[in-house]
Amino acid sequence: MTVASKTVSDVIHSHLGVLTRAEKQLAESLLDNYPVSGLGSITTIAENAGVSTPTVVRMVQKLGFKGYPDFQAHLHLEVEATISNPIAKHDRWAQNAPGTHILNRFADAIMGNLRQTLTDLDTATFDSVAALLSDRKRGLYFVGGRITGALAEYFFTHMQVIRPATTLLSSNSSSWPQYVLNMNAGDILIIFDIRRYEQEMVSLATAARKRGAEIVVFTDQWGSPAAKLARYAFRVRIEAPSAWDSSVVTLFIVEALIEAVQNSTWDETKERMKTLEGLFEQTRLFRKPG
Amino acid sequence: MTVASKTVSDVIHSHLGVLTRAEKQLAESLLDNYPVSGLGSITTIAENAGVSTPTVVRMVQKLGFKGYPDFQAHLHLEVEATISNPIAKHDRWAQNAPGTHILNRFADAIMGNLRQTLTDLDTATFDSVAALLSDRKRGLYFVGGRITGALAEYFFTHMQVIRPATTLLSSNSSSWPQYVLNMNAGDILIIFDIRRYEQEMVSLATAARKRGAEIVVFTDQWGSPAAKLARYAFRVRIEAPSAWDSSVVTLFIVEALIEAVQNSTWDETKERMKTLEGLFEQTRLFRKPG
DNA sequence: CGTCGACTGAAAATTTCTTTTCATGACAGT
DNA sequence: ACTGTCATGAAAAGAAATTTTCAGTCGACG
Repeated sequence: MTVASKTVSDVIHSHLGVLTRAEKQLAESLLDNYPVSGLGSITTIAENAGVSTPTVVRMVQKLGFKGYPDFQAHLHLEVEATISNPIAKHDRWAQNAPGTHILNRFADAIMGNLRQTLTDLDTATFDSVAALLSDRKRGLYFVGGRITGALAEYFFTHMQVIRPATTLLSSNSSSWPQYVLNMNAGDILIIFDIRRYEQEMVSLATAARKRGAEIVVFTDQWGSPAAKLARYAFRVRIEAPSAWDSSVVTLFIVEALIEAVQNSTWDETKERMKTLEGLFEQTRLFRKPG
Repeated sequence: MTVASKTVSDVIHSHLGVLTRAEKQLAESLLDNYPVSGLGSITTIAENAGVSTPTVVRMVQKLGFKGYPDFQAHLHLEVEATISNPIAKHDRWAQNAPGTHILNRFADAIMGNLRQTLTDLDTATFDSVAALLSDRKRGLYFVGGRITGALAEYFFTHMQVIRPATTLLSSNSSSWPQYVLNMNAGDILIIFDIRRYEQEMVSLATAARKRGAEIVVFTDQWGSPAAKLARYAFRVRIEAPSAWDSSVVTLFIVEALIEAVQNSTWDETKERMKTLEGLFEQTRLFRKPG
């Protein structure tokens, strides 16, 4: 008996000829709004089709399924296939790498993380944060932990080009008070804090709040304790087939934010970038003769 | 009690704070591959999440549903809404974001980059580099440019935990000669250099080669001039719908390498990580009384 | 008109799912 | 160390769902 690889819909169609009146009626009902109509219990779909539950059992067995649960399991798989996204379909580029190669396992995990993060992520939050970061009246402060420090630096480097008043906090927490001292109400503190959350982040966030700063946190799905103090928090999936967590998706969000901010203030940014180009050029000229 | 008009996913998120450990575990399981994961019976999803069925009941009631069947009915409605909408059918994870939202455009681009990079990438190269970096007799030197400095730092931070003899070169090129002075034959210089290639990288690579160092370059598809001097080069796709290039896929390769190296020397690495834990603990103890 | 065979659903039997109850263990505060 | 609170799952109880049994109905055909 082989039901595999054919959709339930196909199977129903190919059996339409041998179905009895009540069974046809049921089949119609199932194909109408397929496959969602088959999601409920046997009782429900029998009622919807106006037939008895034994009819349902008889039909699905006639179709080659072991019983109603078996039938429904197949349907669930199809729903899953329908819903799950293009990201999952990475078969093509996997050709060069044998299935168990670490690159593939990593790619699988990253795709999953990305999909999951995007599903969970509220675009309104994203847009709000982008707007906040675009506001040049607000100073920006970036801080990261031992691992996430590099992400904070990456974000900072770009924002520094795009707009003025951006500061990267040293990863050494003993110098943080001095930064907090300079914060004004409305300034924004962007915190990167993923698991093995750093205790000091909470203190920093608390101090910054007292100065009237807004807080944006990049954390993982479990949530840094600092996220509780944040106006906005990005919960990013960080799981990887590794002893380490993955920062890939976090970097993805950061890059998207960079683009969003840059885009919303393009005219000003363009001027800044031109000026920057000039400065680089000058530096190069200084050096070359030497 | 009003659950209407909010998705089950929303409801779960808004309750994440008040969920207990087992419930969070369950919530994770449900949100993972949402909403398909919630299609089965209470027994099934409890098993998938690794919790007991009473936990499921308690959680859905905490979320405001009358019981599991009520919860599942809502989920079914959402699946129906998702599937019967042809746009959503195409792109489930984009559901939260209108088609032109920057997050989506970015995700598309990144996926393309990743696929293309993996297609081009020779796994033999990857494995060779991983083996090279795993060799503890070789010193490692990391260097990046203005933008890629953060990637170099990220790579360095991890490798520093995994193995000894790792060095991060300052991004200030004037101090590079001192580092080169310390390089021995067989040492490895890992260079990050993507477009707007930095002139000094070639000089650095040349000098390092003279000292007998091997060179590994992370660059873009067009290739840094330093790549010509390299034993191995990773050509990563960096295109993004942005004025900036994307480092996401580069970070992906870096993370995969970290795992590969860690994996090949796990016994030793484990010891190092334990020791490191101890050191962190001590630091914490030093601080606490203060 | 009668008989046969097949279809159908009511109802019983069975299985599975859902909910409740309760004992255990972890943990915070005293 | 003690105590109370809470989270958790094992197990029992209760509720549905699923399957089976079986009798009634209908149409085909002699």
